[in-house]
Amino acid sequence: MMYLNGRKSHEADQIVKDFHGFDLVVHNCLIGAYVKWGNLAGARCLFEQMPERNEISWTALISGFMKCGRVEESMWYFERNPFQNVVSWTAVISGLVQNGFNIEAWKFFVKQLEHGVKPNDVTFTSVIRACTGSGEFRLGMSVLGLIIKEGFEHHLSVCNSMITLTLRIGEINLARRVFDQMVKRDAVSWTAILDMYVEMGDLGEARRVFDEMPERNEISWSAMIARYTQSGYPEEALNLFCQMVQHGFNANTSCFSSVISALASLNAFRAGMNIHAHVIKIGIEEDVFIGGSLLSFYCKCGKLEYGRLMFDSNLEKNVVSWNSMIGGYTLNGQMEEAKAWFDDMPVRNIISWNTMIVGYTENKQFDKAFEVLHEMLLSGEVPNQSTFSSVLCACASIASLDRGKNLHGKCMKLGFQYDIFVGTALIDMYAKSGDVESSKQVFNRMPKKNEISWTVMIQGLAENGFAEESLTLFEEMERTSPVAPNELMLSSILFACSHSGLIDKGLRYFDSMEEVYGIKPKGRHYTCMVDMLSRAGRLSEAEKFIKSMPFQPEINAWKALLSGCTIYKNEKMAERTAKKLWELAQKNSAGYVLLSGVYASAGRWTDVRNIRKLMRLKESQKSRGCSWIELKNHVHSFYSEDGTHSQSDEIYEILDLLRSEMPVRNKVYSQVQSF
DNA sequence: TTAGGGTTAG
Repeated sequence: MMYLNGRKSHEADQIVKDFHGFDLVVHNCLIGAYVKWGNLAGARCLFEQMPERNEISWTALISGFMKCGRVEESMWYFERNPFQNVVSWTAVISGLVQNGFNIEAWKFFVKQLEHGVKPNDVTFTSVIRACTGSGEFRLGMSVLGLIIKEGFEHHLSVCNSMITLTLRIGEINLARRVFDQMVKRDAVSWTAILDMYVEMGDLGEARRVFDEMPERNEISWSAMIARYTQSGYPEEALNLFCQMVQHGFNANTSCFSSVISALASLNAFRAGMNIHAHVIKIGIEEDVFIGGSLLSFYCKCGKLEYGRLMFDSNLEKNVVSWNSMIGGYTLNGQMEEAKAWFDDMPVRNIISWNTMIVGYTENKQFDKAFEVLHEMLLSGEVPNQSTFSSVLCACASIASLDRGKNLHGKCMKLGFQYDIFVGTALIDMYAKSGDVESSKQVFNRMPKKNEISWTVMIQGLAENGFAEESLTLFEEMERTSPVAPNELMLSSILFACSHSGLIDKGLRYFDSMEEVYGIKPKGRHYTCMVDMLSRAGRLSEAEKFIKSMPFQPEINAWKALLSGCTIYKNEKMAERTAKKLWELAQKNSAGYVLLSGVYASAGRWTDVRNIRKLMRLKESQKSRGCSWIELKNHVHSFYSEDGTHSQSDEIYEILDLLRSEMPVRNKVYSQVQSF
């Protein structure tokens, strides 16, 4: 065998000729070498020519065909194999598993038992993997009895595969028990247990396991790097990658895939290009995972033309590469292009559908998101948690309560209502649609809550006028959960204080933001404070506050102050503030809209008209107002300029009719008319 | 001659 190492396949042909009639051991070695080179024709040819064969020759050929995905030929040789020993049975079982035929592997195992061939540790390892891969956990557990009966419960690889199986079922304690009772552990056992902590959501503990592993290999490093990437810690993943290289380990394809994916989330275009150059240099660019990660990397960095080049290259096109391209177009707001790709796809999976739904939602084309869901249901594809959380987000954005309730029903049917993402999306949808009671119900029934669930509920209460309740919930969170307050939560808290007149409490929260919670106040927090002080009539403090800000205040902060001035009739300050707003309005079209709103609420209709004229002159109508109504599952939008609705004429006809029927026209109505 | 842990898309 050593003689063959480093040689090419055609050299082996020469060796066969030179050593014709050489003994069995050399022939068997040559079959193994041909398989390694992927030259199955050579392996078969030699096998057929061999004057004598033993069990090793047969098994080498059987597993060779399996390794190249040629399952039927492998089985053909197995059936003709006169030496059907445990090794050749096991070779077929593991070959079937490798080729994704898990159920067939299980059936083959049962056949083996019927033939009276006793399984060994490798057989058990392979068969447990078959159960894990097919999700047949009960079958897997049923093998456990046999494992103990045959005395393999302490075998390293059997235990390792048992840990993986029990983790997939969610039997974390059982996995830990298997690990603890192991007589010997290796890098595989430690890597499997590392995954257990990831499964429990404790990445810190997983890292500790990694650091304390007595034995590490490239796969353990890859596992930890991959977990950091998947859990949203790309910087940590890259740090660990650097350490891995420093420790003298060579990164393999899976490790590079994770690293490229981490760079994609950081939008690190140049670093990614460097890695791309490196993978070309070491010859793994065309690996399906590497190619797929690079394609997705370019799309996420907004370099769609590079992504397209990768797609059109020799890379094997699969559903993942199609999904990456679609994702790239949606990220860049090119929804028509994304839809065209989606329609052209040869095979779609749930992720393809979800990508389109998320794309439409992110690009504010909510109706289209619902259309895709409808089409998805018609196609027979079953939505998952991710689908629901995206569509519910679309419902929340347009406050579509009916549709949201309908989706809630569907979630319950499918058993998703307790999922953390679906639950959080439901809380948000109900809160944004004004149904706080339902929002609270969903929140209270959620078995697990994360930072986002708490944030959404606290915000929902604050924004719907339940300020006190919002503050109580925030305090409850601080007392009972490990979740730390975040930026968004604190702005909701300040908003709640402002709307319930709890000025001093609000000031205390604001002061403790940086000290206690380590969060630097942003523009929105300052705006809340100005609003709070202005509402309470503490106008000088509000003005002082706005002037003491370390950065440019938000336009809304000035608006809040002006509104306070109007309520408490401080004309001098109102003039100063209006002047400031006017200055800002010159630079920003949003300023015009705000100022016209302020004048309208003060009844200064001439000023409003002047500003509108100015807006038209500057063509700054991008931020025009919009309102909508939902009727029979369809959302009708109306913009501040007429004629945007397909049935405008009919609607205005009815409106005129109603006007003529109205008995009393109040002052505001006349003003609107004159305006 | 057979095995176990890690890899791209939402």
